[in-house]
Amino acid sequence: MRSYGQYCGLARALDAIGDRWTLLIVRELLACGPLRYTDLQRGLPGIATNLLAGRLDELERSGLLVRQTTPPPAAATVVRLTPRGEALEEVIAALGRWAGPLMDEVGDDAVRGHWYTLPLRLYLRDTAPTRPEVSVELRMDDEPITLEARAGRVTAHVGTVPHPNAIVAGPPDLVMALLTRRLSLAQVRSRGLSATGDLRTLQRFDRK
Amino acid sequence: MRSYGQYCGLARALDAIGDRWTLLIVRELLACGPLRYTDLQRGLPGIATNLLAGRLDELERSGLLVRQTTPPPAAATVVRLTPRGEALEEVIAALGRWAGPLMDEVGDDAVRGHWYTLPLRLYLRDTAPTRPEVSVELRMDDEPITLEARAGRVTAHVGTVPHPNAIVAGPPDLVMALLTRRLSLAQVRSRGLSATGDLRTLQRFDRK
DNA sequence: CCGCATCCGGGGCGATACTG
DNA sequence: CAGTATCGCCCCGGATGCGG
Repeated sequence: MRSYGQYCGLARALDAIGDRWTLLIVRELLACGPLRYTDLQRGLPGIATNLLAGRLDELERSGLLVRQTTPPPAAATVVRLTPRGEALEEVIAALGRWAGPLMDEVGDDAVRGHWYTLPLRLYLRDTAPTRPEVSVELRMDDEPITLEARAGRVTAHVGTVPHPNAIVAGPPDLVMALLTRRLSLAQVRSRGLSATGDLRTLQRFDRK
Repeated sequence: MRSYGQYCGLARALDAIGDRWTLLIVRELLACGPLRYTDLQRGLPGIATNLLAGRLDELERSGLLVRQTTPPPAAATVVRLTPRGEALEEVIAALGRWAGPLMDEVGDDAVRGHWYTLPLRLYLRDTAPTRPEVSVELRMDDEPITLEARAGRVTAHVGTVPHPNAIVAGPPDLVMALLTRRLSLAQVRSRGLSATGDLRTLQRFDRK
């Protein structure tokens, strides 16, 4: 992108990451960790392949990510954020918080389960840091998410664990409304959400 | 801008404010308050006039700003942020913080004094909330800035006050380095910065 | 002067095809 | 799998015009 040519922090930040798709690429890497080119593409529906390649080049030159080849068995090239790239998490968190009021209706937008791992990590806190760790399995689409609270830290990642304390299944907006306590368990259940297991586990999570 | 078509907070935020120049327009309004079209243009060197008009239309439709006509004497149309638009301050603060390492050299970028009022307000704190209010005049270019600490709150605005406790004059990067304590008073003085008045006043300000 | 609208050239973007 | 190549289009940048 063309530089704004302004000695101003905001303008310089936008010079670096203001290009279309750039922050969404960083989102993918923050949510999933190091990724291969094709997996990046799957998490960015709508991106043109030449644009993805171009953006990765720019991000590498700016020092926000590096390309690595994974060790011999199943050699593959993956893309990984540098600490400087990871520092964009706070920017993305601020944008996501601001977008809250825009998330009411899903419409016909694309949905990916792993897009929820980032907001879950960023906006939830562990309400009982001294109690044993718990895990909740979230089924919002084909890609299950595991949400964990352990010693005061909340993590979220794609995939399952053997014996989650609870399992919540339903449309994404209802699952998120339950976890952020915008809606009660009774309310989301009446709207079609299914919840099984030890439901007191859900009390371990609340908005930050 | 074309929508990303993704049900994701970041993507929806970028749908709304990801266009080129949009956040810089918000910066101007956050830094200066309500502005006329022409004054906006002066704070955005490099913007094409048709683009500014177009962005203002979009921002108005999105509910981030409103156009108002000021009362009879000296009638003029001004543009003012709505609360929803002002809420972008946190986004801009995060981007500005991330941009810190990019601000080392000014190069031949354009500079405007009022661009500093926002970072001064956002990143400085009052170290002695119980003491009487103080003010410092900053002269970094033709547009003087007044920095004030009053009852724990730090404010910054364009213009002067009658009797500032101290006056600091010099290149912007040195003034900012002094206030954020990246450099000592002796260091910035040896590099050409001038400071007069009660210099203990500067101790009232520190990074947040 | 203020607040735009119009016109035009260039480049970033989007979609598809293709390749080592 | 990991990109490159190509092409049309629209957004952006710069200049000018113009009514209030």
